[in-house]
Amino acid sequence: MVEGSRTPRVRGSRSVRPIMAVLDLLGRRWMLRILWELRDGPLPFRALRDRCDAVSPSVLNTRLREMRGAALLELHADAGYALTREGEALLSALQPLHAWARRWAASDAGRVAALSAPRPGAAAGAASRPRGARRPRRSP
Amino acid sequence: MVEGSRTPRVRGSRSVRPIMAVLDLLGRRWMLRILWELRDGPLPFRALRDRCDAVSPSVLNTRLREMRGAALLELHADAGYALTREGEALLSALQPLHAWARRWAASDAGRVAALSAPRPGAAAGAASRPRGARRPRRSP
DNA sequence: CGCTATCGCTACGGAATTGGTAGCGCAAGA
DNA sequence: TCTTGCGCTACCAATTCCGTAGCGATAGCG
Repeated sequence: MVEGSRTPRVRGSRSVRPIMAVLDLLGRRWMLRILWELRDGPLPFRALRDRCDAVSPSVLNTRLREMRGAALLELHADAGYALTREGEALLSALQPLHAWARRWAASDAGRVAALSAPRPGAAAGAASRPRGARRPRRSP
Repeated sequence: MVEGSRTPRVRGSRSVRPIMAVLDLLGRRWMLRILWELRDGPLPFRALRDRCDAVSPSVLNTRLREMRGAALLELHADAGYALTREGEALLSALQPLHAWARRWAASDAGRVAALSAPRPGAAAGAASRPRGARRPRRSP
């Protein structure tokens, strides 16, 4: 390990590369979505919330705070949350992704494929596939 | 609500737009990172795991399965996991992001900003900021 | 053959994050 | 004053993630 039993996700540690930070930042739930929903202009808190399948205000606020901290967006008293220059740049950088998405969806692969979502027991093995290990439960 | 008390994340529902699906898919933890780590060529399970700050094999396998379902990568018996044509295309679409990340990191904003990570009580308000509501504890 | 080394992958159990719901304090309008 | 809407928060249940240990199979070695 690098500095303990638990790696600090991204921040500098072994990878000073900024791309890692961005990958981690955008990898948080709703982050990309929020950015995307703000593409047509500023949106007040609740409107933004509605567009994001009614995310919890808790999470939304957390993401919003993180994004403000990253200077991706700001809160304008009269218009709501709006992307900053940086934020818009990032959104632009995401355009190719949009293009790719269309072609991907058009192919067989993109149908509904793996999008099924990680609903029930997505994390651990959890799959109903009694094949590999068995774990006879031993005492530590 | 649209079709119940809980919206089904992405899939079709109100937004048939493929971009939504992609945004949701890539928004899952480690998804972007895995894609990125595979940029230099195929990587076997454990090597890939090491590059991703030693993610849990559980999660890694889940993500890998999702990506295979989405035809983004395949498992070659001799080389390990490798991006498919689609996967490489997606990676290419992510290039602008890389470019943006560099400039972003160079600015003050990208310093360490909001990257602080969502470690302790990141979700809910949780912040030690007793200002807004108070919640006097009522009976439901 | 027996031993060691890897590989892909899985089963827990506990920790961390996310989702839901109710509501506060504030400001503008009726 | 009453009402409405806004940003934002607390609390708690539900998911998801992490950490660790190990299975079944395969390959090299003596």
